[in-house]
Amino acid sequence: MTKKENLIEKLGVHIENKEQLAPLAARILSTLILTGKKGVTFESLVCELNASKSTISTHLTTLQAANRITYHTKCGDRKKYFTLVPDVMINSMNEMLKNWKSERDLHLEIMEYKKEINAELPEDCSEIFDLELHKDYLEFLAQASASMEKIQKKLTEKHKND
Amino acid sequence: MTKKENLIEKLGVHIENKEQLAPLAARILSTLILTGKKGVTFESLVCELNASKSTISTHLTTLQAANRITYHTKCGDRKKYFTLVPDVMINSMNEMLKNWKSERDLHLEIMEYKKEINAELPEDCSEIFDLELHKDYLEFLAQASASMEKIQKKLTEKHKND
DNA sequence: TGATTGGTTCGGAATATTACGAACCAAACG
DNA sequence: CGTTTGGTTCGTAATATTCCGAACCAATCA
Repeated sequence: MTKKENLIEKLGVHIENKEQLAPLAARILSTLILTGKKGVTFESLVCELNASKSTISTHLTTLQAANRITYHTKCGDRKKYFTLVPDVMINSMNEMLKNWKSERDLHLEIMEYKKEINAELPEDCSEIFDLELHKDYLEFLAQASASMEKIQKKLTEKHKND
Repeated sequence: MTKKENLIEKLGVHIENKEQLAPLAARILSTLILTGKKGVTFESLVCELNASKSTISTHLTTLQAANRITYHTKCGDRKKYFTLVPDVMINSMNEMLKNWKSERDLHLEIMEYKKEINAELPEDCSEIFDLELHKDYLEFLAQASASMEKIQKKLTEKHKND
């Protein structure tokens, strides 16, 4: 196994878990990440990943539909050269932010519920809910979101200049 | 559907996705979260979640094995009262930190690889890898980890005082 | 025009996941 | 002792995921 193949596998496993993708879909992304702007053709994916044409084809279309990859062509060449969409990083950050937002809403809702229950209970009841954890976690979410937004802003600025 | 049942489902779906657990395992955790210190019995889980005894049993044992839940008993009562392990939040934060650390290592490895490739290429080659994204993401990971560690420390302090 | 290239579509096969029911067991009860 | 309570184990059904091969198609080449 070459160094590249090795990294493709390693990164592939990571993507597979983090993004909940099928193994081969993750390997495709992994390959594109490690190949860069020149792009990868359908054929070489079939070869390098030891997969069938049909599998590669379907995964490529779903990845395109999910707005994760695109392709460019070269004149006098019928092949498609697949690459990551230029703003993958920004997109994935948006995903994370969205998740954190909904996680925050959930925590707030749970806190509301727990407060209602607590109100029914005597002050010193052992069953009373502790809300501190939620508060701390909300604080963390706020901080993490802030630092992510900061970096995201930096990236979008840079992007405009291209 | 009561307010609680509603929240159990909502939180259940969230946990299911975030923690990659079976639907029923997630519902169990969700129920424990929304019930608190008094704990939930085997029986009530079977009833409330409309599941079979066997399913509840196996999920309870795997959740215990994964160190996510425990139980206490009452004297003169054969039932087990299941609750979350007291430091769920800290544990889950540890998980996140661990993931971020390995993500960082992966990015570093990828950057190394890309640098090597870049070194072989002419200065102005269009195929040259852009490493800025990785750097920015690494910075984000560092910041997020820092703010998580801060909160974690706060929590462990508080925990000691109990 | 026939063959090759680059790719898509569809109907499974292989496998993994999830939950279930029936049979079972051990402790406590009467 | 027999029965109830509280729970575990095991085989398996139902379903979902993932990939494959064969057949197909449209564009280009010879």
